Amino acid sequence: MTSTDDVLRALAEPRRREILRLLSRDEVPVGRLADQFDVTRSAVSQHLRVLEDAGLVTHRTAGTRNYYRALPEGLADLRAYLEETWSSALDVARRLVETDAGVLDDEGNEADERALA
Amino acid sequence: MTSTDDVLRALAEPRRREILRLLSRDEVPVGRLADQFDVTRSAVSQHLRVLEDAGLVTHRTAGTRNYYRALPEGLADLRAYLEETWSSALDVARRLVETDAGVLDDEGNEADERALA
DNA sequence: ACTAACCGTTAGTCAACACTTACCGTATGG
DNA sequence: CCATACGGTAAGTGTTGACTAACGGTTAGT
Repeated sequence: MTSTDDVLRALAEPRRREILRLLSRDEVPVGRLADQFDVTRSAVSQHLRVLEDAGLVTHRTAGTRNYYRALPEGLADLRAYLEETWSSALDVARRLVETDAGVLDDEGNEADERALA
Repeated sequence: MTSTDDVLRALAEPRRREILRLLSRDEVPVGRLADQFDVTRSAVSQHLRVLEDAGLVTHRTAGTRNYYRALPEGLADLRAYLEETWSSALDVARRLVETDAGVLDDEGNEADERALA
């Protein structure tokens, strides 16, 4: 659970990011949350479901109200993924800068042809 | 450009993450990239377009081949966004732990009712 | 020139998704 | 109790998005 895939799909939706932003500052019941947007409570509820399934949000029931709040640990895996991708890409960038240092825009370079064999 | 929205939408697709992972290790032409998956070169090309529009990837043309590579700076804004959300959510978590310390699962708490007014 | 390899683009298809409307269960308050 | 507020669920709709197939454009090799 809390798979990187679910987290990214959840965050890809702008409205869900906005919801998460609000829940990152306060603990908020659904109705109050829905008032902030021009969509139905139903839509907000569905967004909350996606966020909760992704492990980004949790809720506590108090009477008829459901108080939602952000779950910071839910972002841990994604942060790790980004760090890994970031550093790998940086390695490639540095390596290419080195090899291209004296090549410029000249083509027909033999290094790449070798890499393709 | 390189808006957080474009980056997240680009990364939300599993295939694109896989492509990005390959491009994070090496500089790869499109055809070689397409061989790694069971989809058409056209699909891969479209994925690359999305990744490039998001600023996650760049390419250089050498003959008939287009060599793509990851662009690490493209992840900077997203990392910043995550750090911000993470820390905000942590603040809320700490605050709630404090106030709930002596409350446990008791309901009808007056603090929340005040916050709703 | 001719051919073949490489790649992007287009139109069309099918599934996923964000949303609304209607409904149902539960809990508080008169 | 009965009415009301709160919130999740189900069904239906319009749009987005990932994919294939077909095409066109450019470069390399003979």
